[in-house]
Amino acid sequence: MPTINDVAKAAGVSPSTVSYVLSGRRPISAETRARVQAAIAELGFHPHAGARALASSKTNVIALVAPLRVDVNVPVIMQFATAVVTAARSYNHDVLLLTKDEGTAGLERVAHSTMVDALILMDLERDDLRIPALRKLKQPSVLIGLPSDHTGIACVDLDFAAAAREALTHLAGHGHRRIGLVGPSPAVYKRQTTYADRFLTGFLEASAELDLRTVTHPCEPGAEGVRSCMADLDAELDGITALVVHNEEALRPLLDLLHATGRRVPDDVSIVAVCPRDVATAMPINLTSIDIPAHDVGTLAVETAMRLLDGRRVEYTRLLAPSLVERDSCREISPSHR
Amino acid sequence: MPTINDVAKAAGVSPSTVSYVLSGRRPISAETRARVQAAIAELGFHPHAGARALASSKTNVIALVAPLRVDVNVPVIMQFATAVVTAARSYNHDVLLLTKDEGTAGLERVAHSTMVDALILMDLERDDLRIPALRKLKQPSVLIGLPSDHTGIACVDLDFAAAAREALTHLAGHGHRRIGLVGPSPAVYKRQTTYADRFLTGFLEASAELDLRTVTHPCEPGAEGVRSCMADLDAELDGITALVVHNEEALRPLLDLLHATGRRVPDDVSIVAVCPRDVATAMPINLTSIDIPAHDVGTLAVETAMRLLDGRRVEYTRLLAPSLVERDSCREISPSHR
DNA sequence: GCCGATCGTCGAAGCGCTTCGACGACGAGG
DNA sequence: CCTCGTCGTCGAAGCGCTTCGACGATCGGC
Repeated sequence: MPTINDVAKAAGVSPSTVSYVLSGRRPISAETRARVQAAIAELGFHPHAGARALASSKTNVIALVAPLRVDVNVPVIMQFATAVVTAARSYNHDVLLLTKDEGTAGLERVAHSTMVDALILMDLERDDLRIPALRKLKQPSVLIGLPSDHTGIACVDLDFAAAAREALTHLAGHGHRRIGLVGPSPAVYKRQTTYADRFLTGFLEASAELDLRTVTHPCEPGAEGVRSCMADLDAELDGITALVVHNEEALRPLLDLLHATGRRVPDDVSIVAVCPRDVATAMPINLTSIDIPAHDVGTLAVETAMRLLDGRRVEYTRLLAPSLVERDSCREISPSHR
Repeated sequence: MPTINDVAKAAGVSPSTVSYVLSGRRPISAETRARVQAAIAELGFHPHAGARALASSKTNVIALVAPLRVDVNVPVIMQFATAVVTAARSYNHDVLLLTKDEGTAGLERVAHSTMVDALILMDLERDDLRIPALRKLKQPSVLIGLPSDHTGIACVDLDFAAAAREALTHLAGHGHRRIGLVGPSPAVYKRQTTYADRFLTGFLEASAELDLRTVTHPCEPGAEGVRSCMADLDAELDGITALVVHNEEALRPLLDLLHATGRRVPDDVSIVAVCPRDVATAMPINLTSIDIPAHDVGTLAVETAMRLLDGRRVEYTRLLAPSLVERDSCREISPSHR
């Protein structure tokens, strides 16, 4: 492995000049630059990351803390991860992957030992224990999610409250007045993952504003969970003509159940799903859905981290506006239901 | 951030002594060790990763190259990743996540700049262009998969040929003689991802050995793909009483199709699936399946990498024996079909 | 035609750690 | 009792890079 000294000798300059060619931090004449670059190419020189980190106190690595346990949202998590890695690369950074279950210790380990310049965390809980730890780090962090006390820490996410509003507005616009929410599994609420609450709050507020009759229920995964959730919804409000489904897992069994019980979508029941686009379109019927823009959120998280590293201003709470895509699962309420 | 010098002063020893306490490479008296450790704890000292890497030429980081595009096997990939990260941590290593689509350049970048000690790659293709590049690196690599020319590079994977054998043996043991294989999508074959071929080869060999009548067909994702795949299979061999399904995506629509066309599982058709355990048990009927032991494979990959780094001997090709778990989708062939 | 900027380059001083050789102290062996 | 080996510790030399200050050369302005 050639070093910067080898390059310097080959180009007939001093090592610092090579460094300045690489970093562009001082003007270098065109000829010198060309000679240096030729030498670099010829020798196949790559600066040693550790040496660089030591001298410059920058690693060009960011940590991504992901819930890698066989959690619910596997595809969504993958989309976040993909977006983060891709975006990081576009800023010439790499990504160190940590699991959520290393907890606070993991964050401190990589931060204190200066392995990373910044951290991006996903799957935040309402009163996440990691937040106080993050505040003490010298590296900035960006959260994907919106825990309760996040003062001083940048957060990005989909605006789930607005998403709920948009779903209800859409359905109300189609004449629906009795609407059920099939929520995430009780486990998600228990863990206090924040998006569930935000969605629910938005749902209830919009329901009141639009003067709708709504019921909400969490939904256990699996056919049985869906069955009992639907039974509960129907018991609490009859004449339901539309469902908002904020539970990827439930989508498929729910459609099966509706089919089995003779409720046609969208003729008898309209559905708005909240899920990644590809999930919505992988169903037997293309679902009208509000996209979970994992890619955008991941990219934005990285951008925010980069701004923070550059010392530029950032908005500390950035909630992406939801966008509803009409597909085939909603229709004007039929006259017989009015 | 305190440095090793601060610790040394606080403990009244030289920096090298602190280093030896940390690494255990030279004997240190119990009292000194205790003083040093106390100082470390009190100051909250964490060695600077870059400095360490520079001085020792070890990063304690391994690269994981994953296909992060919205590829087929999202859950399987997550399982590999989880296993790799967890196993790496147990050896006090971290994981740098790279995407497959950075290709050869990505590998060379992290290797040449000494960001990692070893590389683990997944989703290898038959004549993978990255392999010659890997051979030139100073860091060892471990492949999850079995490309054609892998001499000198460690490979670990499920023994897909044996898996196919086991599936057929199981079905033959239940009296089935006419069996169809629902294979991966044509895209997988086109990409020459090696497991598809290995499975197919094992399937055909076992079919001959067991004197079975079999047909095989790739299967496009989606309901339509499944329909046409089944149509092809049925057209080429009638009286099929069992299916081997080596295609996660197809599983669900296949069951739907069989249901819709009045072929009951397992009464009319037995099924052996090749997929992760949780996929097999998430279906309407619990499927007899051959597990894809992503966790074991990932862990083994890391272990292999660690052995390589320690200069210990490794088996350069390690194929894990498949294990078939009986569930509810296979039964003795009914007399009417004999 | 002289002065002060600006440009382009160099040298040297670290960044924080590991590791090698050295060295005193001490116990064992002859 | 002297020598040799071992144990425990230290000092110093890097590892490969960045960055600061310095310095000659070049240029424009008056």
